[in-house]
Amino acid sequence: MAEIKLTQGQKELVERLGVFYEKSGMQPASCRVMALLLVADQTELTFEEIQQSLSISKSATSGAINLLLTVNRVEYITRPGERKRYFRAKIMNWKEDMLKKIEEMTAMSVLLKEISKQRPKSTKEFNHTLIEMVSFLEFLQTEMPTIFKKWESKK
Amino acid sequence: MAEIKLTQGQKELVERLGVFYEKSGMQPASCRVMALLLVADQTELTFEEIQQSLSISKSATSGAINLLLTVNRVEYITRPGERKRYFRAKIMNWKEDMLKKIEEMTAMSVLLKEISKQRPKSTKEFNHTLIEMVSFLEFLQTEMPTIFKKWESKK
DNA sequence: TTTTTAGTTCTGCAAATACAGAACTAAGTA
DNA sequence: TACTTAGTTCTGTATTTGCAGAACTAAAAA
Repeated sequence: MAEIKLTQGQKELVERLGVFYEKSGMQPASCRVMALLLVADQTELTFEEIQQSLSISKSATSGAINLLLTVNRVEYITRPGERKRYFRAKIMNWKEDMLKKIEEMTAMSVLLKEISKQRPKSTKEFNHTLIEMVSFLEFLQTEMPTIFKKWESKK
Repeated sequence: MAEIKLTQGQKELVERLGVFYEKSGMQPASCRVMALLLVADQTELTFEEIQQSLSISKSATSGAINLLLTVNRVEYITRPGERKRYFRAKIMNWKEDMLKKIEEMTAMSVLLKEISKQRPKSTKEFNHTLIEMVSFLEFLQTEMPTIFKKWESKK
């Protein structure tokens, strides 16, 4: 039987980080799983370990994990001769994740551009502000590699 | 009677931008209002104009607007001798908004730091990645003014 | 003083969400 | 062959949300 023991402090961290993740709109159970995978001493947990340490049902566990798998926040490995999967947070590729987030913001800038195109010329300042936002978002995206480089060199 | 006429194209833009905003977890009606205030020819709309052009109830309109006011995405002005308020998107301060978003991300980095502190030393790579994320988020926050400056100079 | 305007607030309901529990499945084990 | 393991899938239900509709309020207008 699986037995992951969390200290009181760890349990609190799971809840706090879980609540933080919830703000992004993800379902509570997935948020808890994500948090657990960062907080637990072991970085690779089985289905059962996740289920029992969060005290949630199998269906909730299954749903939560699969959601995280499809949005690419979690991955799993297997071990030779074992059928069960070991789930872990996909944090190694946090840089790509961040780039993707920036790209999502730039997706909005496409919409903003469309909007500014169809606006009447009379609302000059407003239109200008829109265009500035678009410009900055596009700049930010192209600038990200440089920002990463600068950070690396400063470490 | 208020009469804001939206073209078909504008209506579609309101929906598309509205859906985009919904991804952030905000309630649909607020997202439509936000989108409308960017798309409509007039940049300042009254309660009634918002209500009728989105075809939503007064209570939904009230709730949506007040939410946007409290999260500082919308503001209103009044005109001498008029009681009604004219609502408009608060886009002039998009820079501060962006800084605030970065700060929210850094709020997470506080949690991540706590987590990395309580982790066992044995999961070395994992811990290191966590610390790197924290480090980058903090760097990004301090770097934002520089990034803005670079963008301005490039325009 | 009644009426209009510009909203707010209070039910109540319909739809969506999130999860538990139980039945099920597919692969490996005894 | 039956049994265990590691999940998945299918109800059902409790909770949350999102909004309509109606009643209400406070200021101004008639």
